[in-house]
Order: sequence, then structure tokens, then C-alpha cells
Amino acid sequence: MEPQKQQDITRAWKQHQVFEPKEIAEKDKYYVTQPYPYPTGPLHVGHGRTYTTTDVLTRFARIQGKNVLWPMAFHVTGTPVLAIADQVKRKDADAMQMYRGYIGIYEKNPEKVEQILHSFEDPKKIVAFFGSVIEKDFDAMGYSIDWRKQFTTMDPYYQQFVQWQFHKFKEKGALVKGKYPILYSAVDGNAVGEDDIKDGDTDKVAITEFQLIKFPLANDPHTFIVVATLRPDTLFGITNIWVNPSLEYVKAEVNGEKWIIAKNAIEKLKLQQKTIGDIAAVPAHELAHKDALHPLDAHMHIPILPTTFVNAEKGTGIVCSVPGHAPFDFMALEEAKKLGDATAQRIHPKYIIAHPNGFEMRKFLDTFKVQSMNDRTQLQQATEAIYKIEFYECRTNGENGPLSNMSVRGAKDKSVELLKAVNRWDRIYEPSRKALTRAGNPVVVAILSDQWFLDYTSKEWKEKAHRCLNRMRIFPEKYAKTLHDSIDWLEQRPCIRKRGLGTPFPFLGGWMIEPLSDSTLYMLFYLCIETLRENGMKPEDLDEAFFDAAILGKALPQGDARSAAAQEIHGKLQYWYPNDIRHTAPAHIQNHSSFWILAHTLLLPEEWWPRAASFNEMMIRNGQKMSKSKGNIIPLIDAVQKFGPDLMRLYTIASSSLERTADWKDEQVPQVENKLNELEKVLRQGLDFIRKGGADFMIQLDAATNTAVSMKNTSATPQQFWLKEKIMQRLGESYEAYAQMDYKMAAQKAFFEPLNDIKQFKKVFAEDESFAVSLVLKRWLIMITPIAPFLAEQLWKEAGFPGFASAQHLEQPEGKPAKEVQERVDAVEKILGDVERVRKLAKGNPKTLYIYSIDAQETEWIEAAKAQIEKYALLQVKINDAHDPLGKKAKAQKGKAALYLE
RNA sequence: GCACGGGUAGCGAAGCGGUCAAACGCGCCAGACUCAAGAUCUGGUGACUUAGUGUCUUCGGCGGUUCGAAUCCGCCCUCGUGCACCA
Repeated sequence: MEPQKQQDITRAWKQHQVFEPKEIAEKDKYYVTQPYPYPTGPLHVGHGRTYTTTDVLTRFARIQGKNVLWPMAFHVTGTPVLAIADQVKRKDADAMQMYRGYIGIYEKNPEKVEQILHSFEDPKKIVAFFGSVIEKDFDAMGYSIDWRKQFTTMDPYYQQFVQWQFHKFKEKGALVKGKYPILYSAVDGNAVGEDDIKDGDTDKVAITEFQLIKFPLANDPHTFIVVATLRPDTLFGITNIWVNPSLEYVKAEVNGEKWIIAKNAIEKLKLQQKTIGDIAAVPAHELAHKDALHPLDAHMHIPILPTTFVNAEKGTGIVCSVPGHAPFDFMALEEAKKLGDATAQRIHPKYIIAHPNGFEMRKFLDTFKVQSMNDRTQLQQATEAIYKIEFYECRTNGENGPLSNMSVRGAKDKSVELLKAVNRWDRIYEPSRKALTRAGNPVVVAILSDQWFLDYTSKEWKEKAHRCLNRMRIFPEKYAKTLHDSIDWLEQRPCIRKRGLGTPFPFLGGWMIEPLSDSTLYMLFYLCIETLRENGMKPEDLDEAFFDAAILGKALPQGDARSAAAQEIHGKLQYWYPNDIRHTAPAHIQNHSSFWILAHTLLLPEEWWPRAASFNEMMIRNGQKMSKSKGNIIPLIDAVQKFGPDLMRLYTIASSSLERTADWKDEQVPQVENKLNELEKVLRQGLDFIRKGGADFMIQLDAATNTAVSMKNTSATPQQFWLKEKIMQRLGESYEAYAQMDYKMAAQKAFFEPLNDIKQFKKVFAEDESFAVSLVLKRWLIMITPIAPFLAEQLWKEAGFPGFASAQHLEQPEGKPAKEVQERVDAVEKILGDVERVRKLAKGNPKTLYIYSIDAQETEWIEAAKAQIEKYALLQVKINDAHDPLGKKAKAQKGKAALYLE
């Protein structure tokens, strides 16, 4: 279809407000939402898959006769927009080139491109530009969005709304203040996310928590030598402490205590909210061969020994030694003994964990081929292996003091508890691997004070969310479990940050509400914005009391000028809420979708809880993930211009079911096009038939319900009605598939299978299908609108049907293809199929096909189809001829005619 | 590492206890139509067998449940996705 016609159709939809539902109607309402796009670049076909799916479900709901609302807005809060603005300000060549390319998709004049690019120094210009082009992309795709409710998340009204939401969170006790470790760059003075870390996307950096154990020195019990460990469960397996003579150690005042630690650890402790006082150097050789006291048993003296493997960059640069269960410690001890260290020679590994099949460290290390301290890789492997075995499968034996005879997991928790009780415990966080920022600065862990969290740990809250989920419909169903799991998994989640665009956090100046947290309840806001605009409300009017009234229906004081607006909004909400379905990608389950459910269940009454959620997997291209770095993303608009919206939509929908990753295969798209063209041809034949002479039908068609029309055209044959019913049956199946959100199936039933039925019909009866198609044309067009709206709308218009195809209501079509005709079709098909099989077995080049049938009815059908059989089999046909050299007639059964070729 | 989700014919992809040698699409092979090519149409496309509708072996691997499994259970291999302050 020509682009001009498509644009005309889009314009007509807008002009006639086809997708702008009556605010309050008698019909059943259906309120659809989908996460709004983040406009920092053109959308690609992967995004298109998700929006197209929403559009299909939205359009089908209209067919079902619902009053449907699908609004759209733009998410502009967060850091990425700022990052782009910075890049443009810095004139970063790569970034400039990329954005030049993006702008060039929409703007062909190079001067204007540069102009726009430079305007990107202002982040608001970025979102304004991409927001407007995305809206155009959506229109080009034919999405049935109600644009009247459009806004951005920087809109002052919206920010008032988000602040109201946070006041409500606080009232409910969901907003708490606390401390939290985060990845941080001390040089840059800010938190770093995955995007800020070198290789952060491919090689994830996590935060590891080390336990600190404070050992009093024997000769100075008020000074602690502080070790860092991941295995406090082996507390009574400790035989000694290791220090590394090549490192710098200090005695420092930490939170008022005297700690001996590596000098390197000071900065980390500072960043992790420790108060550091006086610092004095302590040479390692002064520490070596002194004794420390066991933190839980002062009678146990733990000698401090020198070794080389201890790393200053991890923990405190001091570790405790458990040679019975730690491969490094075992080998270090062996080495010390070899070097003649007298203290070391008195030390023997202490085994405190019971292995079901016994355990001896030397033998264990042999299996990893560890021979010396230098076999670092093998030692590392052995360490990981033993940890896995002991943590998951083992219990402590009786030698582990108060940690005896319990699971290793339990011993770990218990040790921390006991150490805490006697003030011998603390902790330090480390990145899970050595990491640098993209600028090359080290990534460390810091604890920020003043951090606010949304606290999802409340049991009652989770309970409510599960209850909500249990009542929701989830498509595909398998994601219900993922959602439940996600709700259980969520704990405390930081909800404010210092960088980026966002809504000011109402309880602490200088902080923004984090951009995932500002988008959990906004489905309410779509229903507020028009009233706010129409009444010219000032943002400052929208205080807590106002939203309490507008959303929760509380009363404003007598005579408050805002009452009318609040009531109007509340009325709209009472009609439109809850959100009937929200469609998104499974990647959002663990954050956005869960927050959405949680926010609703905490703040709104049960009748306003979400009703359904649906998901579709992502789209890859030619087997590869689309990414900016690979340069293989296809901008949505490029694909639309190349293939046209209907083809893109059909390909997207028909290539895979929602829960499967879809593969955009460049060479397969044109193949689907053939089918779409074939369908158009068939539909046009039906259309022409109506135009040319079907006037009598037309009158009756329009008046007709779902039953066959009473015919004036007497030339119609039973098989033409059979075909009509057959197609109706397919459309009915398609309808059912749409209702189940099985869109791949819906496409197959409405787009592909009827074409096969028509082929079969033509083959068996050699008749024209136009009559049958004309009878089902209206319903067929309606059934393809969700997937190919432009084609449907165009033909609808050409047929002169009233209104818009996109606005039609249709009950589920039913078709009952006549049984005798069906049998007839099957009988002929069977013969044609068998002929080919027999032909291969026949000798020579047969010219004649002998058919033997023992059933009178069947014989009659075969007689009727004789010409067709001859045409397709390219043989002369003789029926029930006396000539039967192989005695085939005897083998014929009813429904199974016997064949002979000669 | 942890969690979840996949692995079906040459490829893509349905099916999710019997009607399954497995829909549909592509590719490939043969035929029709063409001077020819393309497009279109028809048939075939696990193996074996036979002038035909029969037999056998298949749905990542190995076991198990069942009268019966691609479909349910266990283990293993393998691929993908997510893993927190980030949109």
C-alpha cells in the first residue's frame, strides 16, 4: 500500500477520534497500559514488538465491544539523558556521530541535523526531539493510542503526583531511612552503576560482604588485630593469623577502638562510615610471632605468622588461618614449616567440619595437583570447590566450640551472633572483582548515609501483593511464578539518588526520586492530567489534600475551589480504574512489574488493584542480540518505510509466540509479504464481487446478523456456502486465539489458513471463491484489523462499509461447513494424493487413471470432480471401468477408492 | 555463582499424556505453465518396504512413572535471560 494512503488512514483515525474513547460510557471499559518509552534515541524493531503486541490486544478488545483506553507518555527522568547532554557538550566524537545518525533518520537537511545535535546540550531538547519522533513512529505503525493524555515525567503536575505518592508511602511506613553499601568512585565522588564500569555489562561487579573478626593482642588486649574472612563458620579451626611482611600496617583509631590493619584499608573504612582517628605505622615484623587471643575463648592463644600470599587490597590485609579447611592457609603453613619457623612447626591443621566420606587437606589438594604456594590457580579452584561442598553438604563436628554440630550455614550465622555479643565483630564490603570506572578510576564500596529506601520486607505487604497476583490473569501463565518469586525476593530498595533528572524527594533536599520508583502508580495520572490542564490548575495547588480527594475520594474543605476538579477526576477513576492489563517485557518483572503491583496493593483499595499483566520476550536479529555496539539495530521507522506497517506487524506477530525470543530474519520478511499480498488479492475479489452485481446481497448483508443470508442469487452452489462456513470457522478460531492472547495462532487462523481452504476449494470444484469471500468480507476485515489495520481499513473504505473497520464490534464468528461437501472434498483430495504415490510405483509413463469405488455416493462425487482430477493428475480418468488387471476393485473400501494406473 | 526459561525434522516454529512421523512457514526435489528465466500452481520431503494407504526409528542425553510420553518426574549436557539503585 502506498505511504500516502497509510497517512490518510492515520489522519482519518485521528480526525474521527477513533481511539479516543468516551470518558464515561455504558460499555464495559478496558484500560490498557504499557511502560512509556525513554526518548533518548529512535525505537528499534524490538521495541516495536512490544508496542505492537499491546496494540493487537487493544484492538481486539475493541472488537469485543469494550470501551478501550490506551494512553501513552514519555519517561524522561534519570541519568542517560544527562549523559548524552554531557557528551554533546564535551563534543565526544563517537557520541556525536551516533546521534547525528539518529537525527538523520528523521531530518535530511544536514544543516538542520547539526542544529538539532547542538541543541542536545540541553537535556530537555533531547527528550523533546525524540519524544516527537517516537510519536510519529507510533502513528506510522498504526498504534491505537489515545494521545490526549500524553505527558512527560518532568511535567510539574506529574511531579506533584509522585510526591503525593511518596507521602502516602511514608504514611504507610514503607519509606525508611538507612545505610546501604553501593559501588562508588572515590575520585569522582559519586555512585557508579553498571554503565559506568569498564566491562560492567559483560563482567558483572557485585558487592561482597566480609566479616571482620577483632582478635585482642595477648600483650595489649585493648588493641585488636582485625582479620577479614568469608568463613566465620570455621572460627574454632583457626590456628594462627597471617600478616604479609611486605605490606604497610598501621595501628589506627577506628570508631574509638585501636585496630591493627593494612594502611590500604583506612580509606575503605572511611567510605564505609567508620570514624578514623590517630594513625601510627606498625612494621609487620613487629607483629609477627606475637600472640593474639581467640575472640570467644581468651585462653586460646593464636600466634601471628608472616606469609606472602596475603593481599593488601582485600579486607584488612590480615587473615586468619584455617589450614584444615582453607587450601591457601594449608600451603602457607607447609611453607612456613619448610622455612624452619619454629612456631609453625608446632601447628597442625584442625578439622572442624565433618565430611561424610572423611577429609584430609593434603589428599584433597593432590586431586587439584597443588604442589606449592605458587600454584595459585589450582589453589583458587580448590578453595571454591571445598567451599561449595562444605557450605551445602556438611555439618560442623564436635571440635568447633559453641559452633559444633550444626550446618555450616547455621554456624556462619551463629558465629556472627556470638562475636557481636562480645564486641568482636564488624564487617567490610568489597567489590567482587577488581573494577575500574570507564574513566579508569578504581571502583570501591561506600556506604552512603541519608539513603532512603522503599522497604518491601513487610510480610503483610507481600501477602497483599501475592493475593493480588493470585487474582490476576498473567499471559503467558509461566510468568506468574516469576512474579511471585520476585515479590518474595525484594527487600529494601533505595529510592532516591543525587544524579539525573527527577522529581525532588520531599523529605530531603538535594535528592531526586529514583527513576524506577517514580513510575509505579502513574496509571492513575493519565486519568488526571486532562482535568488539570482544562482547569488551568497551578502545580502548587496539587498538594496532598488535592490528590487525597481526587484519587482516594476524600473530601476537601467546604468551599475549596479545587473540589470540582477533584470530583471530576475521581469520577473518571471510578469508571476507568483499575488497570485492566499492562503489557511489557519479562525483563521488567523483577523491578517495574513487581513495584507496580506492590505500589497498588499498598496504596489503593482492593477493587483498584491490577487485573492482568502480559509479557512478550525480546527480539533478536538474524540470531544476534541487537545492540548499539554491534550496529545491528533496525530503527523501527526504517523498517516501516521499507516494509510497510502491516507487513511488519504481521511478521512480528506471526513469527513466534509471545514467550519465545523472536528472530528478525531479514530474508524472511519478504516471504511473509507474499502471503499478505495473496490475502489482499482474495479480499479484493470478494470486494469486486459485491461491487459488480451483488447489490441484492448487499442489502441483505448489512441487515444480516451472523446467519447465512437468504439468497436471491440462485447460482450459488452448496460448496460455495461450504467455503463461506469454512472461512467463518477459521475466523471463529482466530477470535478464540486472540482472546487467549495467542496471537501467532490468531494470525495463522485469520491470515493463512483460509487461503489454504480457498486453494482446496478451487482445486476440487474449479469454482470462483468470490461469492463466498463476499459473504464473509466484513467479518474477515474486522478479524484482521488487530494485525493489519491499514489493509483492513483501506478495503473497508473501498467497500463503502460505514464507519471504520478499527471501530467495529464483532461477536465470535461461527462456521459450520456442510458435512457432505467436506466429505466430498476429502474424497477427491485423497485420490489426488494417492495418485502421486502410486505413480511412483507404476512402471512406464501411465496415461490413464482407473478409479474403483464401491460407494454410490462417492462414485457420484468422483464423477463430478472428474475434470479436476484429470487436470491435476494429468491423466485420463476412467471410473469403475471393467478393465482391472490387478484386481484392485476388490481392495476398495468406502471412503478409500482403489486406483490403477496404466 | 544463584534464579528462571528454552533445546522438536535442513532452518524457523506449533504441539504440552493417546487421534503425532508431528500444524504452519521457509528451503530443497519433482511436475505443470513458459522459447527461457522469474512469478504462480500441484505433489513430495525420517528410514525401509509395497502398485498405495504397511512397518520401524525419531522430538538435547540417560533413567523413571504409565496400558500408552515430544508431552509427567529425576539426573546430566547445552543455550538464553535476570541478578538491585539501572532505564
